[in-house]
Amino acid sequence: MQKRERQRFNRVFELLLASYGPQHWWPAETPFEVMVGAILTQNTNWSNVERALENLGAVSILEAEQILEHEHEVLAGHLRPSGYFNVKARRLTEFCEWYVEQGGFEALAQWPTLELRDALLGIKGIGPETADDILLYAFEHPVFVIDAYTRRIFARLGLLPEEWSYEQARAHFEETLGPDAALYNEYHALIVRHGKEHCRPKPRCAGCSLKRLCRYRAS
DNA sequence: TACCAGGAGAAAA
DNA sequence: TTTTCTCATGGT
Repeated sequence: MQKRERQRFNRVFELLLASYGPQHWWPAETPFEVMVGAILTQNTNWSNVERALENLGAVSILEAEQILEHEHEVLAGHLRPSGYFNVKARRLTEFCEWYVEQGGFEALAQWPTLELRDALLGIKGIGPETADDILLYAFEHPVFVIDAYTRRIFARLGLLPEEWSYEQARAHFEETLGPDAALYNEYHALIVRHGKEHCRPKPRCAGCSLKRLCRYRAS
C-alpha cells in the first residue's frame, strides 16, 4: 500500500520536475532571511514580500538584532507592501526576540528537529506552515511543508483527503516519501510553482497546460 | 469590480 | 470544539 502510494507521489514529483526544472529554493540570501520571508509570506503574494524585503535591505535591518532596534511603527512601515503589516511587524519582533534569546542560527542549528519545531510553534505568529518553512529551508530538517497549493493540487489528484488536518497531511507526505530534506525542498518548491501558474481555486484546473499531471489520478 | 495570494490567532457560535 | 472574523497590500 505504502509502496504504491510512494510510486504515485514520486510520479507527481517527476512530472513537476520535468515540466519546471529545479527551483533552487528558498529565494533568500541567508537562513535568517528565509525566516523573515516565511513570516512575511503568510497569506500574501511573494512579489509583495519581495518589496518588503527590499525595504528592509535598503535600510540594513535584515538581522534579528537590527530588527529589534526599531520601533513598531518604523518596522511596520517597511513591511507595508507585504500586507497585514501591523500584524507581521509584531510577529517578526516576537520571533526575533526568541531567536536572539536562543543564541541565533548556530545555536538553533544544534537542536533536534521535533524540539525546534515545538519551540517555533510556541511563538505567537508562527503556525505549522511557517514553522515548517523555517525548519526545511533555513535549517534543512526533513519536514514537508503543507500549504494551500499542496492541499489543492493533491486533493484534485485524489491523493490527499480535503478534510485532513495539517499534521495528518504532513505525516502522510513524510511517511510516504521517507525523510529526505533535499527532496522535500524541491517538491514543495515545484508544488508552489505549479500552483501559481496552473492551479487556482476557481475554475478547477481549467486550462491547465500540465495535461499529464492534471489528468493523473490515483488508480 | 471581484478575486486571489506560499496563514495565524482571536472571537463567536 | 468548530466555525467565522480580522488583519491589508498589490496584481490580474
